[in-house]
Amino acid sequence: MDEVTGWLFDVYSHPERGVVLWVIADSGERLRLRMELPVTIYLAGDFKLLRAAWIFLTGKAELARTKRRDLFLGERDVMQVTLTENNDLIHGLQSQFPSLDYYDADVPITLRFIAHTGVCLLGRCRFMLEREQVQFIQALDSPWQLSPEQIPLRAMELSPNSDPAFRTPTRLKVKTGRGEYFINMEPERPFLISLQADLRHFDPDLILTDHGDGWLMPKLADIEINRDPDRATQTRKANSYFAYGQTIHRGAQSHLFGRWHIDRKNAMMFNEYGLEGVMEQSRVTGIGVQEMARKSPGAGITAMQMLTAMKTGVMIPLHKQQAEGSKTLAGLIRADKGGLIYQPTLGVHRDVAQIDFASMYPSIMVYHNVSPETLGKNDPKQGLIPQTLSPLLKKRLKLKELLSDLDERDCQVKVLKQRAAALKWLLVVCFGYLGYKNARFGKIESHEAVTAISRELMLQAKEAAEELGFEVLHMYVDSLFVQKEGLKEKQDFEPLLHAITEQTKIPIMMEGVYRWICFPPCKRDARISVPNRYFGVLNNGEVKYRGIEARRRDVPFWVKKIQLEVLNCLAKAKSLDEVVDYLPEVTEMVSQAKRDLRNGHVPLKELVVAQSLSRTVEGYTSPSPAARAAMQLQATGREVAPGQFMRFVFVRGQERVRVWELGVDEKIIDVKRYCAILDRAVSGLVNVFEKTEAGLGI
DNA sequence: TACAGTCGGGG
DNA sequence: GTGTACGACTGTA
Repeated sequence: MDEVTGWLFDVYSHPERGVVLWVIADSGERLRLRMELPVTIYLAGDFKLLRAAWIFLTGKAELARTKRRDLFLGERDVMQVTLTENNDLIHGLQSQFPSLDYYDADVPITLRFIAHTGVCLLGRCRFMLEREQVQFIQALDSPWQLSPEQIPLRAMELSPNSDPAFRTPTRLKVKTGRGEYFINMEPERPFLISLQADLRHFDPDLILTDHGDGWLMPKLADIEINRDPDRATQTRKANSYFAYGQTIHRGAQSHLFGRWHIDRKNAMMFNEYGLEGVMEQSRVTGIGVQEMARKSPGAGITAMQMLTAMKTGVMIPLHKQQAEGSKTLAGLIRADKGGLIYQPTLGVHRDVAQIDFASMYPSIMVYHNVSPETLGKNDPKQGLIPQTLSPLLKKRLKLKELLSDLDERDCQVKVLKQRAAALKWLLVVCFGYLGYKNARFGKIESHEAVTAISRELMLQAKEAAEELGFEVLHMYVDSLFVQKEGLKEKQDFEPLLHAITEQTKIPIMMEGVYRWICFPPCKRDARISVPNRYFGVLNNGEVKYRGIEARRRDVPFWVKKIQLEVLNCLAKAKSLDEVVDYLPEVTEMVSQAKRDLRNGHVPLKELVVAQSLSRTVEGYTSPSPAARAAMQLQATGREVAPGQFMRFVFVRGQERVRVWELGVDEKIIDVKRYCAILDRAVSGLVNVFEKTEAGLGI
């Protein structure tokens, strides 16, 4: 028997039996291995039906009777079915016996593999081999290790010289650790031959592309792009779905075998936390890197819950797929019970401290043992959700500690930040999943329990602050803004932090002390303020803002840029009283910006507005700017789908908007409209101060 | 004026 | 192969 150590790089199911593993061995070799893996599912329900299913399955799978735990129903008598081949027996079974309860039937193969072997993806392992057949596998890494030995990847980047949706690219940029160069894409045959040669020669583990999913990979169908010679590229169709409060469009996908392909332009969270973040999520969730790059963190946390279930002997119910639409009355009544919101005190204030609960919802779930099955019980046993979250929470905290000890310029900082952000998203989404009707281990009541506890904690924090003589100016879900005459340095607030931690037992953080902060009035009614909208300057000179135009993605860059310049100008004031002295400068900045716009000195790119399509073009009853842009695109024969972003500029005349990629003539820009948007954005910042000057008063 | 459509959060 | 709900705001007619 041979022994090999190395990094586990890829796992997928073999067409006939077991799984295929790819390993980057310590020798540098890329090994393709095979391993047997039992696939077991459980059936429960009506006894007669179970008997019929037994007869149906006899000879096709190994069968046994046993007892297993359902998270909600407890112990159940079940039929254990162990498949002997990777075929779609389960689907046949399901269509034959739809009313039986199926468990563990739709668990991704990588998760089964991990639960069975105890290894982690991208981790170091020791393999005992009989030829290429794995006899035994030993984990040398844990997903909870803080600084695992990095998997030594060979990466190749492929990017076209234009966006293929609008202009046919003529050249492809190839970038590797050894340098970069271009390949001409026409004529096609020499292009393919050349790229094939480069692939063979460099043999990348990772192919990182722009527009690879929908455009490049389909062109490469005739060359060997996969490392596994027995497998062809797997394609998945484009789709639109509703999530995160909006319609999201995901383009077609191309997955490789024995090699990863990630399309940066079609990877949902890639801009958020990059390859390092995706790999971190892959390690802790057990979802392969190619999948993880294209899926939402929700899929990741679901996978983690499944792993916890498999490890603790809880059966995983089939994915509930409930119909969209009609909400129950109970649901509507429940709807308005979210986090605690306390209307901000209108206007400008000096020396305000912002205090945040760190990872509030996940912390509540862990510290208060909130889980769908522990609800209403005083069970000392840790629930499935807290069990899943606890190591995640700890790891993120440790990463952040590590970060705070490092110098900002340290090359590790970027990587650690990406990894911490990736973990944070898993934590954030876990809360949403508790209340999600299609979640496997969700229950709306546990979701409510979390928000109820959070409101209670916030009230406790408020009381603690008031007892110490602080005034609470604003509370929003997990942060509070407090003020006390004479206190202006971070350390002045230490006793308060102490008191709050003492009360709530949940970790809190001092965000900073504002030299001044403004809670601006609502536009409909100047007498009231708006929750979670503010701008101000911290003691260290840093500006901070929420809810204003600069935070919105549907505001042109030019407007956001000037709004921030204005805010930074106001931030030059040493104290609140001096802010008014800077108003003339602001007025001049704005007129200069408008002159630049009229004289054509503003790059057109900075005027582009991006808006997402919430529905199909036919679905619109009133033409929003994005809908007009979509119609323009359709008129040129291009397809548009819900969730896609429309990029356009405002123009004069009937058209109103012009799609950016179709080319924009500077002469037709709607200068008036842009000036109006700018005025709105700036007046939102300065109005409060102007009124003060006129004696209207704060 | 009413209605339809879009966005936010975190770091 | 997918967190939700809701309120502020803008654009349109």
